[in-house]
Amino acid sequence: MRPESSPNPRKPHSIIEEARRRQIVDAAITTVAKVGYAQASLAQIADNARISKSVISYYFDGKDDLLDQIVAEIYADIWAFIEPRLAAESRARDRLRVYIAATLDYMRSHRKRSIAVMTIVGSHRREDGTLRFASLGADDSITGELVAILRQGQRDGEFRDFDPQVLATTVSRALTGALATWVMHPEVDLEQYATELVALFELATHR
Amino acid sequence: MRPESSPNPRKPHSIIEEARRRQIVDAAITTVAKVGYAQASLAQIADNARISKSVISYYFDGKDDLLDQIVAEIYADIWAFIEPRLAAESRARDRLRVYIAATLDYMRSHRKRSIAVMTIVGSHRREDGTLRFASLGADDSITGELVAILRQGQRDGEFRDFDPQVLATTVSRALTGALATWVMHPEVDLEQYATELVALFELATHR
Amino acid sequence: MRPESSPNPRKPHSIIEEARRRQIVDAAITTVAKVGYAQASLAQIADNARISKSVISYYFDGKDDLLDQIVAEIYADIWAFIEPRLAAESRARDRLRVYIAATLDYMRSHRKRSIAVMTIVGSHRREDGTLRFASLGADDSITGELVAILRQGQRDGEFRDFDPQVLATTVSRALTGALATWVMHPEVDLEQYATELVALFELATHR
Amino acid sequence: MRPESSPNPRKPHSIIEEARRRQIVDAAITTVAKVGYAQASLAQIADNARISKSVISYYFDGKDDLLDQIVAEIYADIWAFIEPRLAAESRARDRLRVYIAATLDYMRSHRKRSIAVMTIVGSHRREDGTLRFASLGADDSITGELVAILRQGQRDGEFRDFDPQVLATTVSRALTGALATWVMHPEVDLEQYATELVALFELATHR
DNA sequence: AATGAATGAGGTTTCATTCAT
DNA sequence: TATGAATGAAACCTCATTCAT
Repeated sequence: MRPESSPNPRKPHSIIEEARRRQIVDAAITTVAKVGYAQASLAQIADNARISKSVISYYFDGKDDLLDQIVAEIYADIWAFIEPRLAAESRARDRLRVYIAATLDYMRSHRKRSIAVMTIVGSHRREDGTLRFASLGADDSITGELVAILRQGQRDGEFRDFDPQVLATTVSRALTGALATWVMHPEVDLEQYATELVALFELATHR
Repeated sequence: MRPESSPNPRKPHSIIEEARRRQIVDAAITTVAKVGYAQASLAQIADNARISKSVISYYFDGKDDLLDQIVAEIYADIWAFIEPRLAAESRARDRLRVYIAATLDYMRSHRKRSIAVMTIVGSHRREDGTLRFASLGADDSITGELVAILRQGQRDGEFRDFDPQVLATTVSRALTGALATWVMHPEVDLEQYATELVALFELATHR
Repeated sequence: MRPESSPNPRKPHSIIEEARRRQIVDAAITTVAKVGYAQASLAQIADNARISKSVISYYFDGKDDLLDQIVAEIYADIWAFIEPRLAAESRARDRLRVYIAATLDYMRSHRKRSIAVMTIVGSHRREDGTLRFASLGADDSITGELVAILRQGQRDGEFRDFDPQVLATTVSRALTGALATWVMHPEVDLEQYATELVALFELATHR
Repeated sequence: MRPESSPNPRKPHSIIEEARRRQIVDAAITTVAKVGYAQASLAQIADNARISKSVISYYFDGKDDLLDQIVAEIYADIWAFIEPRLAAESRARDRLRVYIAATLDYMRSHRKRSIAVMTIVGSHRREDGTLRFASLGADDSITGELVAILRQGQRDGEFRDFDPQVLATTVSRALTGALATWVMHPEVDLEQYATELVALFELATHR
């Protein structure tokens, strides 16, 4: 009985288990993206997945665990998408450009996941009321890479002198702002949006 | 800002009524700022206000109405704070600088209200699942002014050619990003943060 | 809103509230006496009281609180029944006799309450698994009085030398044993049972 | 002690089967002794036994069957412990003394089993709400022997005239009272407790 | 011989809202 | 003007049990 014996079940044992987890996670992503965090109940998620509510409790330690794992999964997914493209560039300016473009590219090709992770991260809280995640562009691992890029640019003399944390936060927020805009106005062209943001932050950073 | 189709027949604008509304609104702001949107129940709000739950239903048309009015009130509050400072400047570049600095100044001096409005706006949804507010920096009235400033700057030849909507959204998101950073790291100096953002967006906009 | 504002609501405010509490407590006593501790759900209790489940949560802090209050109430009830009869006697031997007889008298005239308190006390546990009450005849207040009686008898030279705690526990258990016997064999004559127990413990204690 | 109408066709008495049953029974005893009857779920028992929940259903006809068999097994165990010591005595007075001392001796050397059987017997109920077992010292087989001892003592003129059922119940309850006391106060010396009880009941019974 | 998978019923509790007073 | 009282729905979670493999 895997899900109960281990508090943090990593390596899945069976194919069917992995399929079910996928199914539940996908349904949860769909639900959160559609109705938001507060309205995304286990009942709705189970309905979307066409399974019984208790199956979710069987595969996950509870709602919190499910949402935590979704965030972890999507973060990993985003990183797997961005990292190779980032690795192809060496100069900070190029890496910043790729970071922005690749993130928006990911959002464009993974709409629901992007909305879901933004929604959960912005609302999921611990019992003491504090946010569970470093609310979108401050301390999370991906933004950490952004800070590294900015520092590199300053070290190499490509970038002017600014506070890397502030700029990283601003870039991250700009990206989720693009997503939010796109959600409300689906006709917006995210590629063009990327071009605008790249220009904006090149001007804002270059020496 | 009373809802037009209110079923409760009550005399508007009595002094005692205004006091009660204030009390409720303040308690709701405190609660939302402390525990977040999803956990801010009417029971908690009533507890914080030391009144009975049903008083809220008496003065507001329901939870949605209460939150709507809170957002409207805080938006008006922010605008009343920013507008006169904005009016003192004529050049677009100065107006943008003042917009950024004044907003962060407001946040610094109205911490709870700022957190509350950011929280509500980011989570409050209609019954169909769509966000009730134009999620922070897209279509709301205050950001509308920002767009106007940017357009003016382009018209006057002060600003380079960019998409004013994209830039307005980015500025707005940068400001809420500052707030979020401050919430997580109270030691952050918001005045310095303002200086950083002003420099950033001057470089990003100037011709 | 009393039940929510105060964690331990003592003095009831309104007549109707007291009536509802009575109704709920009585229904809970009936339910526990009939189906036992483990099967006594809030749904069943609410059904018995012909009210909605949520009314129970309105008047009590939860199931644990309800059961705690029931035990406290019945203990107080028993004590109010026994104490005046005890006060009429001065010699330890007489007080012990009255203690036994009065307790069985109470059980006989308050069957359901007696069964309920015995059932709850024997099963109600804290979250750490330990029993909430000093399981019937060890440390509770009423048994404390019994210990006092036994000590007095030894001090006065009426009673032989024995461990008062052991004897008090044995008397208490004998009394709940009578109740359990009566539950299973309703034809048993509790008055005669009392006579037997009085004789037994007089022989067991006298010098 | 297999239920006669078992739906699962399985070969009785294989070595591996016995081992599994032991494992399950022991885990159930441990669980019940630790968390009580109401909280002892099959999931917890299976966890304690480090097996899958469904194994329990494979070896037992359900939770009720498991608990029934546990009680039967422990009763048999107790009897096997007491009976030879009882057989070494012929006079009723000695047999009563041995009965008390041996039972407490068993409890002392089989703490968990004793707690478990006391717990189950005091809570396990049929679907109609009635207790499954003659709650601790009334009609069960072991107490039956106690009644026989008491009757013998009266027949032989060793004991005074009393109701043997009442006295047997009282002795049995006194013994579980000792166990309950020991559970709450592990520092209590059960041998001394036995001495106290032996003295008590010798005085209570002798002519 | 064994179990992973799944379920539906039922557990307690919280929710926003209504209504009589 | 105010609220105590009540409710039904829905929240998350645990339960014992079944079944195909």
